[in-house]
Amino acid sequence: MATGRTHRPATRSRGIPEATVARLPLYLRALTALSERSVPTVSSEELAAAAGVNSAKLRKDFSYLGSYGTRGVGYDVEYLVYQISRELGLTQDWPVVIVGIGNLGAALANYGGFASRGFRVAALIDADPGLTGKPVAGIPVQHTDDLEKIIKDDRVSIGVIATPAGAAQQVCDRLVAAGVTSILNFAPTVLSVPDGVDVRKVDLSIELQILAFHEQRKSGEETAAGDGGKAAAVTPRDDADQGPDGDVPAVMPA
Amino acid sequence: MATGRTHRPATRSRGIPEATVARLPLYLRALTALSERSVPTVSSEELAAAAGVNSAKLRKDFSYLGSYGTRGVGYDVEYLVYQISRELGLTQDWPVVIVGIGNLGAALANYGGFASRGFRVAALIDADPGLTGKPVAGIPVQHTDDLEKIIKDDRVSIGVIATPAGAAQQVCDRLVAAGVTSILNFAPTVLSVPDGVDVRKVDLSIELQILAFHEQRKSGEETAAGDGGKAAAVTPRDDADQGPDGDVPAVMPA
DNA sequence: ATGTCTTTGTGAACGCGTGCACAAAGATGG
DNA sequence: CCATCTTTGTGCACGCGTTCACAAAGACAT
Repeated sequence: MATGRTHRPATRSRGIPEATVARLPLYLRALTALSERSVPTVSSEELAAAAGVNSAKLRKDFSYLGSYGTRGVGYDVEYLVYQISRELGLTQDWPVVIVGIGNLGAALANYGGFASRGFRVAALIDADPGLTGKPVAGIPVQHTDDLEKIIKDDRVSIGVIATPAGAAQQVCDRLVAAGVTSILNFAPTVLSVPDGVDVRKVDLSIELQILAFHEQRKSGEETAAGDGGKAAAVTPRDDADQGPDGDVPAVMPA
Repeated sequence: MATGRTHRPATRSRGIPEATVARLPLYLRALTALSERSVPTVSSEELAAAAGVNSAKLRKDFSYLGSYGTRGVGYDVEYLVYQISRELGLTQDWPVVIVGIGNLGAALANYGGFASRGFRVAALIDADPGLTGKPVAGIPVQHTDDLEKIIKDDRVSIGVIATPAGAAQQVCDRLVAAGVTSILNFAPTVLSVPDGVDVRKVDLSIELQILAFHEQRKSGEETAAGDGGKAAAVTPRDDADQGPDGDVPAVMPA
């Protein structure tokens, strides 16, 4: 088995690669859909197609969990649903707090995907006193002053930050100090946290910018007139030493 | 990250690595902040710290764009802001449509991060006739029937899907047929699109599940986790009334 | 039982991304 | 002009993730 002993700090306590973990929820969703249609078994090929991945990758992913398939037949849907759920820790209840109840926070509070997967919105928290007590998604908003008490009383270990960027780090610090060890950050800021605390970031603006990059590539040199002169010289030259135009005066200050 | 079904063999023949592209917006944000504080130059070390990455990685990333730094000094902030913006295609205006104006769609429409980068919300679209004409974020919602016309009239190439999962594929097909070639998908579904169309996926539920996995690791190292009696307390699947996230409206009409 | 057929599980090769470490390039001071 | 100092740009090595290709394992028919 693991002949090479990996005495690496954290991150890989138990063998399952991070990339695999990130795909498990995807498989779980596809399997749940199959389960509802009462499909008893599924092959790696079929499931991979449903999840939008390569079948070899899927099999290798599952191999990290154990040998849950039957050769010549496929995987038992119900059994696999349970195994993945357990591996992801979804067989237990995870109380979650959402901090920052603006448009996004409210959308998150209403998001159905939470409850259906073992996540429970334990509290909604906002700094605006005007919101305090007002119900959002059936849950009364509480004031930031009570943040520490809420975290501790409900033993919340997962926090969602949906505040403006300026408040994010401060909220983060308070969450961590109160005992939260996993944070899902929607604010466009890089959060700094102590070791042992996990942060995942969701940034709408970044996703769009990545799309814009590829979009620009696709549109090639057409460049439907951006801002006239310097507008994206694009330089489709894909040869070795690309100096991407490099000499566009533009904002060259110094 | 799992995008949909869009495999690009490589960005052109001689392109910027995907991992680098994904970090450019991060650098851009840090640089913009420096620019606002009128900082003239910045070293790779400082900028890397601000962006939360390794300085060697940052330098290598920039090296793909060209040699924009000055040895012994660092990078000119303004100049770099422009170069990255241009590389990402942000020097031109990108009209964007948001389909599905529930809580999430409304949050997106109000999101300031769009306008500040070259993205302009060209239209909000929803299938609910009751919403038609109602302004959200100052923009009147239009009905799905007019989707094709809107896309074509405004030459929209980027679409954001914030509908319930059940409607996502259909909306996607219509967007693509009308000319959209980049899609940001918030619905918990794997979209299938023809070649040449980019899909990026943002899935709140998946992010939380990944956090739960690590959380379980952290808290339950000695919790056998074997499928002994303890885990049996939780029935793997019994959400008969509450379907999976796919059936729960990801967004509700505001 | 035996042979055939299907599908899993995985060894191995490959490619990409990351981080180290250092030489080259330019600034700065004498 | 030369020496020294700072910081970039990158060659290189390493590890992770992906993919191929196939042997092993079981189902099923005869």
